[in-house]
Amino acid sequence: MSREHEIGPTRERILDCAEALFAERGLAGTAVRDIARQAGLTPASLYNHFPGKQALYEAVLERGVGPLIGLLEALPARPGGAETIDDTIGAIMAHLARHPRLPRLVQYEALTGGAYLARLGRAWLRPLIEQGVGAMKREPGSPWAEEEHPLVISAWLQIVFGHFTLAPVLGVVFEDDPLSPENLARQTRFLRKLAHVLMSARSGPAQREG
Amino acid sequence: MSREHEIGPTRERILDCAEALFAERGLAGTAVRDIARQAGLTPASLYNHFPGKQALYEAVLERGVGPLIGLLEALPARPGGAETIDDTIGAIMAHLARHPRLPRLVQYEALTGGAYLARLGRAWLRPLIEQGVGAMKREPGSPWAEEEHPLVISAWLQIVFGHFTLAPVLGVVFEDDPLSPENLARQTRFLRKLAHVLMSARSGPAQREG
Amino acid sequence: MSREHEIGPTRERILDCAEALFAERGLAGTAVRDIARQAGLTPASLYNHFPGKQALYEAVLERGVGPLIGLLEALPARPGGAETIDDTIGAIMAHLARHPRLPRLVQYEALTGGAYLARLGRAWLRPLIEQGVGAMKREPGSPWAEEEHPLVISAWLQIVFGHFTLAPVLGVVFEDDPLSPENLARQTRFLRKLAHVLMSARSGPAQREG
Amino acid sequence: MSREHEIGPTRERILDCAEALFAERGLAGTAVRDIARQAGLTPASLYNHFPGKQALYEAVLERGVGPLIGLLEALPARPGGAETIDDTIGAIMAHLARHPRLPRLVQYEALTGGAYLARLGRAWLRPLIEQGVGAMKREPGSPWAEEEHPLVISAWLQIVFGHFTLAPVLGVVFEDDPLSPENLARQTRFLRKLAHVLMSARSGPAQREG
DNA sequence: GATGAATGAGGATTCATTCAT
DNA sequence: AATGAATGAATCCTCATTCAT
Repeated sequence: MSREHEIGPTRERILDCAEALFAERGLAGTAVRDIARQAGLTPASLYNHFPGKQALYEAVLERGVGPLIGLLEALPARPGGAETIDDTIGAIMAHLARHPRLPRLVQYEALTGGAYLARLGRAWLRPLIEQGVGAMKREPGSPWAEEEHPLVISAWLQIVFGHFTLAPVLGVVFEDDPLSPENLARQTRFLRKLAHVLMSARSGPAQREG
Repeated sequence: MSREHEIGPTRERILDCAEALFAERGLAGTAVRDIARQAGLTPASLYNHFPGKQALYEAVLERGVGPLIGLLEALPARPGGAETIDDTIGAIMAHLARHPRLPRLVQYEALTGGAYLARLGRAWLRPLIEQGVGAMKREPGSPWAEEEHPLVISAWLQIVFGHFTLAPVLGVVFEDDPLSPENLARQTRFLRKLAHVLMSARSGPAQREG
Repeated sequence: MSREHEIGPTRERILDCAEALFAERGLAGTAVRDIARQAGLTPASLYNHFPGKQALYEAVLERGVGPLIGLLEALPARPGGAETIDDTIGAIMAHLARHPRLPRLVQYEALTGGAYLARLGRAWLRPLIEQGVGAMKREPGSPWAEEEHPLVISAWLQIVFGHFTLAPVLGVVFEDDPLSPENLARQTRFLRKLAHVLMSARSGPAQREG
Repeated sequence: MSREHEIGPTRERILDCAEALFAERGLAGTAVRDIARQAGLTPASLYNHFPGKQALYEAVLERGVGPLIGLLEALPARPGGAETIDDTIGAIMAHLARHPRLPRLVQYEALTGGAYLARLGRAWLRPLIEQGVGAMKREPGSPWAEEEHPLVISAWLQIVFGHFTLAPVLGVVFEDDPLSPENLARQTRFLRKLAHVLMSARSGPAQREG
């Protein structure tokens, strides 16, 4: 929790500190004063850079989520297949490992149902899911019906996100930090294997209705 | 968001309203005054029943999470096998469908890293995961190495929870409420199929390191 | 700070606890709830015995200060002289040693300037001072002019009271409890000697004006 | 009790008003809101200058008591003797006459046993008493044994303080304000004479033990 | 850009007190 | 005589925000 004074231009510094605190405590739990203090400023000064708390919050989300959209757009220009999936998983996890606050921010926003949620869903999550669904279509021999594809992709997303957003509890359970480099690597390997298992299973036995 | 005045004994009424608001807005985002108002009380009166906001919050978690432990303890006395898994999934989803705030409460607490987190992890999540891991051991022909079992169970949890905690964003994406009865039923079916796929897949191709 | 539950009839028990707390923290610093708790009651129950905080406070003062008036009235029926003074000092100090809260109560009331102050001054302090002044008149060879007598008696009062009301600070200074039996005995001896010195001094040198 | 708006810089103004109210009603009896109102501020504004009520209270004590230490330190560089004592008494009384709240603040703190008490005793009262005891040693022909010196000085202090802290009751008794200029002058003269009487008395008659 | 000072609104909590039981 | 529950008013303090400098 060191002061982040004096590193980089002020606006970026504020965004950094705000991101850290919003990810840690959520919008309601974070005081403008704390963001300012951590950025080495007075609250009054902060208002020279952002018109208000809400605007700062949205700027944080925008800045955090944007690159993830870019990342996804850049990837699948290549042909489908196992290697592409592996690469995609690796790229996403690598990005999140470097920005572990991102899933927390998104999860907080999802829970709180803030004003930014709609934009988050439409501009970011929807393309991501559509892309995944598109990739699934190109996989032959999958045990999943086409209408199930969104569920599979959502499930996959929930696992990726949950690993970060549930990390504190899971850390208690396993007495180990899920976000340590080793555990992130293991989770990446696991996600890859999971993708293969999901795609290549022989169709299971008959299911009962629920 | 109607007033819930006059229904049931006061203490329970307070817990109900508090649960609703904490699940909706989190601990920091919820004002004691709002809980009291919704329960048809003055804030001062609320303090005759709970010594403070934090204590009320923990009482809400305790009351909400307790039955889930009970549910899990009651289930697996029966022999393993596909039907048991299906039943377990059905029971959990049915319970969560009736208490859709539960995953939200837990997720908020996990994000915020509150004081109750340790207890939540040790008294509730750990047995749940251990039980799942135990069940996996009894499944023959699983493609998962024993060390991967906790990851599989965690993944499964993340999907179940994520369906509830990400519901608002997913709702935006799919323009449909994930918590509607139909979608909950669909998700339950999906989870059952997922369980079968996960347990009965032929082992996938070799993986690259990440 | 032990509970004083169950000792004696309720009304007296309340007065005891109230006296202790009022003497310790003053009227404003004492919560009715705390008095009730220490008496083993609910605040609501306390109101069956006293109509309110102020009334309870005055009852405490009345009960505490009354006996001191009685004490003083009983004493000086005897002839003046050195032995009477010694006895009076001994009696007062013995009484205050048994009721060390009394000076604190009075001092708090004097500082706060409460409604009871006038009665305290007129019904209790005035007779006490008049009696002292009367006794001084009967002392031959005193170095004090008659108009100075009230000042001498006040001074004497201030010493007696100050020993109790400044005890906490003096305790810090001398690293010793001024209210221990030994120190109370020493103070009593000192007061006696002081009385003799004050009454029998040869008149001092001329004073400058201030 | 007039508003003290607009006089002097804010911080000093707050300290002034706080001193007045704390001296009048004690710490527990004074509302931050009242201090703020008297200083012509919102409570919120007050918190821009002091981090809290307790800190403000301690700042008041510190500011009030500090000069008294300075006063005492400045005085006794001169040779002992009757004139020095007269001057010291005059200086102390003149200072207290100008700051009549000081003894009240100290007395409140002594009664309440607050956190600042230790510092008050050690940094302020102890040097004051030591100085007095030192001065007594230099007085020839005193009737007091060396071990009694602290008691004499304490007694003297108690008289000085008591005159201020008991003023409200004594005022009732004598139907006259003890803090009027005339009465303060008379008390100063009295204290001087008292000092001489205490120092120059021929040793009194034998005392009985108590 | 930065800041000290100010503030209205609201934060949790405590208070003395009441009243039906 | 005791109490659980209720409450209006007040407690200290924090909040996001503004504005003159």
